[in-house]
Amino acid sequence: MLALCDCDNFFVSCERLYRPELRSRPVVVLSNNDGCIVSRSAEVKAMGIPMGQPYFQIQGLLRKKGVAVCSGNLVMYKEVSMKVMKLLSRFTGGMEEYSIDEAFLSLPVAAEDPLGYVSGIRAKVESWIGIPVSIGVAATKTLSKLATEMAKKDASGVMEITGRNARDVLDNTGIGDIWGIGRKTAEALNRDGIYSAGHFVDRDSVWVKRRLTVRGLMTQLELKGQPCLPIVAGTAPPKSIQVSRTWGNVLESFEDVCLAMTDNVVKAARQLRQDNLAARGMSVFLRHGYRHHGEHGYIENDVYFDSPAQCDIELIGAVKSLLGKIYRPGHGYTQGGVTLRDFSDARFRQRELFDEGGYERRSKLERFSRAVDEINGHFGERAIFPASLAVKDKKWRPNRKHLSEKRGGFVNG
DNA sequence: TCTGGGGTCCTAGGACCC
DNA sequence: TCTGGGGTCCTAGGACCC
Repeated sequence: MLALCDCDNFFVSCERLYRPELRSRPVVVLSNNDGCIVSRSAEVKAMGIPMGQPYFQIQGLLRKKGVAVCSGNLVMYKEVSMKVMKLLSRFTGGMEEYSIDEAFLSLPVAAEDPLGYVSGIRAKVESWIGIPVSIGVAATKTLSKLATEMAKKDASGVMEITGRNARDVLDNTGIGDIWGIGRKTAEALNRDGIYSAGHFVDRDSVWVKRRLTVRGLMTQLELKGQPCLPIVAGTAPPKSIQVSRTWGNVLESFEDVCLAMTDNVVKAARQLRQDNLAARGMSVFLRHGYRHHGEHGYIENDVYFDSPAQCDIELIGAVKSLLGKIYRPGHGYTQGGVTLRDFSDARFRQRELFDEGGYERRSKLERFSRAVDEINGHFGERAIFPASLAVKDKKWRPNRKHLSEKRGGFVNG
């Protein structure tokens, strides 16, 4: 048996952790730049306010209903997440951190009463950390996802799908509510007369594979109780790292765009080095204008390095040169991002055959970056940063008008 | 004035190899 | 009447997830 532990309205719960006065109020958390609603307390869900709703459209209603509004603070949520994960890992040999607020747990074989066992876990996370969670138990990941959705609707906060109730559950679950079946696939299946998960498992598996490829087949098998998706313990290194932002102001000049993108690439590069990776490929994109408002567009360009890079100085230079190719004066730029990819392990660098001293130059840069990272690790994220970013008026800084006060040492980066 | 950000996996088709 | 057989690698695009 395995279990899925999912934090309830995670971002809202994090805000409530440090601002107890919010516990008795309806709360929403906003995305970057105070753009959309990305987390809602139970009261707000009950009001019918959907996930992803643009904030500006609903600002008035929220105020009228007395809903507390928080700008998102991912740095803080990540720290809370790490505490939850650490605690969860104490209860199981095999655990997969699936997202910032979810983990799959393989249950000890000895657990004779799985539901009782996960109830214990749930109570401890709630009382020791203060984050409410729901836990679903089943034989496969796909079924445990479903069990967790049911757990969220039950006062106990835990639920199990077994051979006894599985058929009933599947018959009462819309096909689009199954993990792995998205909107497009659900619509297509509806056209074939499949509306419930029960309809889906009844179809011939050859037909399912032809129709939905192997992922669809795995979903079907998992719904029948046959595990296809293993729990992957530990965290795999990422295959790409992207940092993009919608900016607080429209940026016109090349200099402003460069600074904003420098900020992005420095964040990406820090992540890269933390994971001991170096990148062969990089791409940048810019968006100008507003998507739902007249003239707008998207431009992108990429580059491959002769050898893998991981230093701020190198990567900033590459970003500037790419921007030089795509930037056009006269546009108002609203958003931009940097993606690093094609990673290799930075600890085992392949030397170039025809190298002209590049290896030594790069080693020096790497030592420099490591020193900067160490100092920042010690004295805080902002102890050392590129001088170009040392400007008073950061025009690109996103709006965060509802940021909670700094508490408990969280850096509101 | 105005709508987030960050990922993964799979497939088809083209190009190429022996 | 009618031209082999078996592969790999890469990319773009689609779909999905949180």
